[in-house]
Order: sequence, then C-alpha cells, then structure tokens
Amino acid sequence: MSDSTVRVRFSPAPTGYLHVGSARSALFNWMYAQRTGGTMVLRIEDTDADRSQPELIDAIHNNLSWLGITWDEEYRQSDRFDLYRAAAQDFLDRGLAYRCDCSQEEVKVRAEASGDQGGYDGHCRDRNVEPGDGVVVRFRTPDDGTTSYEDLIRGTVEFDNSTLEDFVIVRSSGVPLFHVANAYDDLDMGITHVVRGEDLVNTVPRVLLLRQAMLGPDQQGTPNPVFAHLPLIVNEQRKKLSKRRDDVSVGDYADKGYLAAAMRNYLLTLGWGPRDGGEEIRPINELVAQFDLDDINAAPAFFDIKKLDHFNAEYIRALPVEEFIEAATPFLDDPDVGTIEPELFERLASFVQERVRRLDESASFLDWVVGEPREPSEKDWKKVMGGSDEKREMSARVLDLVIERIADCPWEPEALEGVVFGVGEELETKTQMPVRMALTGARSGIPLFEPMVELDRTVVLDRLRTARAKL
RNA sequence: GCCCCCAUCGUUCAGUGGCCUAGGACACCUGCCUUUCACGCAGGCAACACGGGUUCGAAUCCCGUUGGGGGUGCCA
Repeated sequence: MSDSTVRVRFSPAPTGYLHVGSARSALFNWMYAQRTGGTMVLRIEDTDADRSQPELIDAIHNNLSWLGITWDEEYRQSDRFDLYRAAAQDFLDRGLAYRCDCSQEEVKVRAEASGDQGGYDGHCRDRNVEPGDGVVVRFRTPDDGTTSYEDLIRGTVEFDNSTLEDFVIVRSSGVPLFHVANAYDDLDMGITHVVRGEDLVNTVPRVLLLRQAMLGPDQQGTPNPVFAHLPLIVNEQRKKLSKRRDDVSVGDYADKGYLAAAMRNYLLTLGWGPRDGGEEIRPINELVAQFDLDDINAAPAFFDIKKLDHFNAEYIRALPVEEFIEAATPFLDDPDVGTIEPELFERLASFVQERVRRLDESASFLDWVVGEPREPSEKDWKKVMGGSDEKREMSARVLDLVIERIADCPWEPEALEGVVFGVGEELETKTQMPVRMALTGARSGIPLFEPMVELDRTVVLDRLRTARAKL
C-alpha cells in the first residue's frame, strides 16, 4: 500500500488566520501522505507582498500543529522569486509570453465594448512593448483546442482554450503571480497530487499550460500531477465559508474549548466517510488506514456546529479525568464565575466532564459553588417552587424541614443526601428540586450533594432561608 | 453575461443496475433509566429535485430542465 513517491503539498497564503476550509485541505493532504507514506510539503504562497503578513506564518504553523498535522518540507515562495522571474523571462524569450502596457481600465472598456466575452483581448500580442512603468507580462494562451485534466473527485474536467484569456504572469512591479509560482513549484518540487479546494478548479488550465511550457528538453513526458478538488465547506446559506461572514478561524475553535482531535475527526466527515461504514468517531489511525482521495464526495458540505459539538462532547467524555482537568483548567478563568481553586476543580471535575460540550463551558457549572446562586427566572422558580398555593406550601414545608435538619448533620455528601431525601420520604414528595433551586438558582446542573459540602454550612443555610422567605 | 462544478432525510456520510418497502450518525420528538441535568438505552419523524431516455430492471448509466454553488483580479 505504501507508495513513497507520493508528494503532496498544502499551500496557504498568509493573508489571514487559518480557517476551517484551509485546515480541511491541509488535513486531507496530510491524510493521504500518511496513508501512502508520502511526503507532505508546506509551501507558503506569499507572492503578494501587499497582502501577505509574515507574522501569520507562525499562526499557520501553530494551527496545523494543534491539529496534529505535520509536514516534512517547508518553502516560502518569497524566497524563490528569482526562479519564477527566470521562468517568465524564458517565456518571453521563446515568444510564449509578451509584454502589455494596457491599463486595467482600457482592458475593461474594450471587453465591454466587444460584447459578452470578458477578459483581455490580446491587444498587445504583436506590439513588442518595451519594459517600463505599468507594463505586465502576459502568457499567450492557445486560441483553440481544449485543456483538460483528470480530477480524482470530479472525473475529467475540460476547458475550451478559446475561453482562456492571455493572463498576467508578471505584475508591473516585476513580481510574478501565483500561477507561475504554482506551476513552477509543483514541477520543481515533484508534487504528484494536488489536493485543494474546489474554488481553485478554474486555475487548473492556466497552471497546466504554464507547466507544459516550462518543461525542459529532459522533462518532456513528465506527467501532470493528479488533482483532487475538495468540495467547498459552506455555511447555512450554502455559501463558501468566508473569514468575513463566518466565524471560522481554527484558532478561535481552540480558544472556545474544542479539542483538536474532535475538530480533526469532524473535519474528516465533511466530504468523506470511513469506507468500512463503521463509526465516524474513531481514532485517527483507523481513519488514515482507509483514507483515499477518490472516495471523497463532490458535493459541498455544510459546517454543522451542532455536530461538531457532539463530536467534541464525546471526545471530552472519553478523556481520562486527569487529562480533562488539564485541558479544562485554562478555561476556568471565567469573568462571570468566581475564582475556581484547582483543588476544588479536581474534586468536582468528573461531574463537569460528563456534561460539558465545550471546555469553555466548564466554569459555568461551578458558578454556585464558588459564587452566588444564579437569579432564577420567574418561570423556573414557579415551575420548581410551585405555581399553586398548594405546591408552594409543600415547598415551604420541605425547606423548613431541610433547614432544621441540615443545621447539625454531618457535613458530608451522604449525610446531606440522607437529610434531603429523608424529608422527601416523610412528606411523600421529591425534595431535590426545591433544594437545588435554593442553592443554585437553576433547574439543572451537576449533582447536588458532593459540591454542597464545598460550601460552608452557614452559606447553605442562608441560601435555603432566603429561598424559603421568598415563598 | 461567460466558464466550471454540484444535486439521497433539516444536516452529514452510505448506496457505483437487482440485496432499497433506501441504511448509519447529528439534530428534532417519544419513552425508559435517574428524586436535577447530562450520559446510556429503546423507539419515532424524515430523502433519491423534475422530465425524458437506455435496460427485463435505475437512487445508481445518458440527455435535458430546474435549482444551488464556485470562478471570472497586476488575490491565492
């Protein structure tokens, strides 16, 4: 199964924080490299100096590492400008490209005047424009024929060359565009499989044309890389996830208390599923073992936070409690909740672990233990303490008895439970809810009696009396 | 406008001509368990976009329609 000739690459542009769509591309590349024993290349595509932010490269490293994605080689295109420039010059020398001094406005005006066929009209093809200000280099595309490629996910994709305009390969600043860098690097780095988002499909014919033109005499017959264009990840409006509209930075998910393993596992279910039809939540190595690019779906997939939450909850619960404590501790500092001492958290962590979906929810389960009870909603209060006079009276009797007996019982969970339930048996009613409401201000939460002993007896009595007084 | 892609439950994955009265998971709803919630368990709701072919037979193949998306930059 191992094919050591496989070379894949993840090529992010450092123009923003890594978002889930990019992370997914990286992940699928990584999966394939893992399965095949191939090489994973990280290539930073920072040819656009205006938009690239070098400091984001660190963030990309961190985000990938967080997800457990590793790479074997790393390059920066900004280190390789000379190579791309030389390739472009070679095109010029061989008459495969030409200089153009048309302004963007001129191109646009002529395109509109000529009717529906947008794009550049080839105005400068034979004008022998000299280098100078505002002069770009364009690649001469064929006027007829077709350019097609094999996509592992979509089959054969074919483009009419007549629809391809003579596109710019070198900016007027002298810096080559990504197409050139892309074609050059994929060839130079021996990339065998190009796995990336569907939004890049339309760049394939341009890149392929450039690649063919770059092939030296000794490289004739070098096969094109195999392409696999992943379906887009979309939002609820079925539009491509965007950094603007959607909150999708990988770092944000880490900050919100998603576990990397859960995120990674969830991302893998978007556009792909385990071939054996088994569980979708499972160890990464099992998924790697059956991963293949041509099993990937072609249809866009919705990024469903609810399902991610479910994955996350499962992963959290599966953690040994010590690991949960370690993972949750950074999230305990919640401004809405009082200070949670590490020892206290350790004692109660298992209760929290069972209920929490995201790590950043952890502190809120302990609010009443380290601070005041919540202010119950009128609705909840009524529902628990009684909407009718009859029920209210019963709640009052429950609280009276509990207050009386709790005043001098042993301060341990079993004894407290004995008191509360004992009153229940005596009065033939359920007693936990009124007590819970009095102590926590909520109808639901972690078990009552173990956390209760963390509170001083006087505090408990005080809360019970306060609630009783409100009846 | 032009180019490219996509189309199974609300969501996601399965299904590659008969095993499909279409399966799993999430979500939702009902119960059970539990003197809270959560977990767990048992059920339920719910889909092959439409129209033509091809075939003995189509969710599966072909064509068209409709719908959706992506691209159309001196961004990647």
